[in-house]
Amino acid sequence: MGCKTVCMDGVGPRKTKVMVIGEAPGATEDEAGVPFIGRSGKLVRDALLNAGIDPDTCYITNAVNCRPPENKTPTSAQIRECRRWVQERIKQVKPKYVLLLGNVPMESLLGFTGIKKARGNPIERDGIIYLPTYHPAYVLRDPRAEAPFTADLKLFARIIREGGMPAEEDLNVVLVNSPSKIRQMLDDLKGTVSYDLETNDLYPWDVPLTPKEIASGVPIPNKKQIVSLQLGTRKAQYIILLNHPENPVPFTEDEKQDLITRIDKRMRNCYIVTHNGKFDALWMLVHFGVRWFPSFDTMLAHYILDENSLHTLKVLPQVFLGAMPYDINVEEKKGGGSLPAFIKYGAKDVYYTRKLRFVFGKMLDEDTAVKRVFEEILMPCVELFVEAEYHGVYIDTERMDEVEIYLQEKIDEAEVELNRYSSKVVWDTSTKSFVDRKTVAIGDIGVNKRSQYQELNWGSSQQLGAFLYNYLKLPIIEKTEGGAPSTSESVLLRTDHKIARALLDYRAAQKQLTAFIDGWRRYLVDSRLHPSFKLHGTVTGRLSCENPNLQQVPRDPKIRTLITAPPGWTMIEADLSQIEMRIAAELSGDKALLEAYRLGIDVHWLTAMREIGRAGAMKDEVIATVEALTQKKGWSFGDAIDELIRIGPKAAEAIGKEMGIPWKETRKKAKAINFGYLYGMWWKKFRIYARDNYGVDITDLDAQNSRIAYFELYSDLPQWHNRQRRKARVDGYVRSLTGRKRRLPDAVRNDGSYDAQAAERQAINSPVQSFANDINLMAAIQLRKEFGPDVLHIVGTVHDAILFEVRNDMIEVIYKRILEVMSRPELFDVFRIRLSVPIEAEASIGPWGAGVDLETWRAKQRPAVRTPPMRPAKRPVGKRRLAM
DNA sequence: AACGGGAGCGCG
DNA sequence: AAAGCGCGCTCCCGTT
Repeated sequence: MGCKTVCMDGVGPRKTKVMVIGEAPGATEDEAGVPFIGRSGKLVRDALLNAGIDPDTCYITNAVNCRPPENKTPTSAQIRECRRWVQERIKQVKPKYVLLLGNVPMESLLGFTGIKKARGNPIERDGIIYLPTYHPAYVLRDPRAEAPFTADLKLFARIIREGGMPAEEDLNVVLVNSPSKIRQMLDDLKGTVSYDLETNDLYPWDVPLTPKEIASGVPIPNKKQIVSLQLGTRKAQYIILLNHPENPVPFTEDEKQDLITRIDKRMRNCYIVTHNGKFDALWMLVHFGVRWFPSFDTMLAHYILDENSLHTLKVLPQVFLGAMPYDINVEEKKGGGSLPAFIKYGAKDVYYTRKLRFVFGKMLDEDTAVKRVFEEILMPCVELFVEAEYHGVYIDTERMDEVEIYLQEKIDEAEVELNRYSSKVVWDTSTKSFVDRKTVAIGDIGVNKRSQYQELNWGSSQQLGAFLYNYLKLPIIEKTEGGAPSTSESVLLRTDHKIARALLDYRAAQKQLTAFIDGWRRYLVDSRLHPSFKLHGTVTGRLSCENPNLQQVPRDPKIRTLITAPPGWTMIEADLSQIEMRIAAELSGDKALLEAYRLGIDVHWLTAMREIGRAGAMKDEVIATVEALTQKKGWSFGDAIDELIRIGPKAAEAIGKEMGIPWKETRKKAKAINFGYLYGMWWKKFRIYARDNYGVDITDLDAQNSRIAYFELYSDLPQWHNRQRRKARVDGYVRSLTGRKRRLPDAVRNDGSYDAQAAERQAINSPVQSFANDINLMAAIQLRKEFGPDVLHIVGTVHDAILFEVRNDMIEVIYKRILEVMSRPELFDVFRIRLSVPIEAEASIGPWGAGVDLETWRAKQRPAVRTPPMRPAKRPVGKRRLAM
């Protein structure tokens, strides 16, 4: 077979209880003639040790014992050839427990494949217990396989410890289908109660079909339903089949509502435990109007204890409780399978959720700072975001329709222009190239998706790349990570051909239409979107948002102002001003930054002016602006720069607008420099950034000097960077000011690898980003508490900003309070946070992205009050005129 | 037919 | 040799 070692032997005691069987020798093993010594082998040994199994007591071998050609996965024939040998070894070693690593040993010894389904499920044959799990090489390739892999080894260890197949859990499943069972359940609802829902969709609202969908004949979706409710107590797991199609004795709607009301009364006195309870609480609120908020959520607990790994209930019971896998498929969860399997699954979910609460509770007790974040921020946010999602965000649907038409026209225009360039050719899908249209019969072009010849699809980067660089023969400017010629915006901006402009227009309009207008429609219910916020969505503590993502709405007012408030209410957006820079100032103790903030100087502006001063750029503009603002002549460049720093960006931008000087752009550019250098950007990237965003071609030397100058200006930053890097290397984690941990195992390697360096940069960024987010969340929690839903709704957060819907008569009061709370939330006291840098917030009133500050807003209100109607008003007296 | 990765691009 | 961080959505395309 072309390998060095033929029929490689296993290693370990020739008679032992435990055997581990891998796939086949790799190159390393083949060379040395010993199995399990490469990266995969090491992973297995470490994993065994971690699970409490000494690898030296195991007999370790492979299912195929010669290295297959080119290190390929062994074929069935090769497996068959070696099977006799492996079985021989099993007879000699006489193991009681055999761990099978991947498909190959599973096929060899159990006779079937499909490791994804089979893993974690022990099988007993001829008195031997086989446990299949992933092959370590797969775990090395795909980090998502790590959790199930360690879970399987934990189960393997449990089987060895207990001396046989794992005992069934002490479940006590009660199907609640009679008055006596209901009474039994209600009596038992006390103390710690877990609950969980199975639903037939993730979005709890029925969404009407759009006209487009109706026209295209899509099937009418199922009505959104809660399939079942499960409750877990110390004694039992109660299953309530609210809408399971196989339920032989269904409840009437009245009975359901009545039952939920009775449970609700009991739940008020319980300690409620959930796994991702934000989901279940939202559904209960939408479908039954009850507020079943958790006191303890196991998903969020695991998230705060280990932000890096998966938090799904699929693996946590296996990892922390040595459970066997018990997941069923999605269709079964929606009620499309057998009832007994469904009931068992539902029971285990609440059983294990309740058990995990105690495990994670203990783990949280070991780190009071982390526990405080969990209790004071994460858990309160569950309620806050259930309400935010329930309420939703209001959309100006009339204008949305207009914008849709406008964008479609834009796309059509761009396509007409683009097609002018490509009219002579068609795309040949077999050769991935363009051929002369005349050589192809018209009837052969794009008949269906499978046709060999297709019209050029401008949305395909593969086709576009071939068109630009093979057909038009334009020079390749950059390649993508995957090696294909790039057609990105950055490249197109540097492409010297008229087609580039049309492509950019096409892409921009296409993106806005598909991602935002079309993308929103399927979530639109009574003019509102109900995005889902993930409290566990990022490794830093920020939230993520999806379905749709409110946090990526373009700043383009065309799109952003579609998000607004309904009549009688007004949108207020409030954000923490330059918050990350302020936190960096605080954490680094940088004297220049702290002094700037103490004096109320805008740091992005400061950086901009210093950079201009250093490079000697924009001399005329600087002096002209200062002359105009001070009404004095004869400024030197240096003095003018200092004066401009003192004056600040607001005044400069205003007068710049009149004089045609882009001070606003200048500040924006500096903002990117600040963030870039602050978080470890290198001068090379700065050069690229300057080119792509501002069309400025600076030299390498200039780029290097700008970086040097930056750290001369903020000269305490490098020491802070080094502190963070060292902490990550030594401790394996860094913390934010609220106590959140960012675990960085890659930094511990300290081997200068790309991953290690990336981890060190994360050690700098994480505490900053994380604390900024926590301030924002603290303020949101407090403002929700201070103002009830009769006057204020939080509709979402965007990292350092909060979006509110405020009742019109409360705008002034709430606006002022928002700014106070955001600049110092009361939770600072609980966390004993005292900052030396001032925190400031800004807010704007009106549709998102087009709001104004309070003063401007007031000025707009006056005419409405001062000018009484000529005729007596028909409107009821006392009702104020609507704003906006 | 469903899934997953890559490319590209929207945001803070 | 490599050196901002953190996300989600749409599309295409290859894979199962």
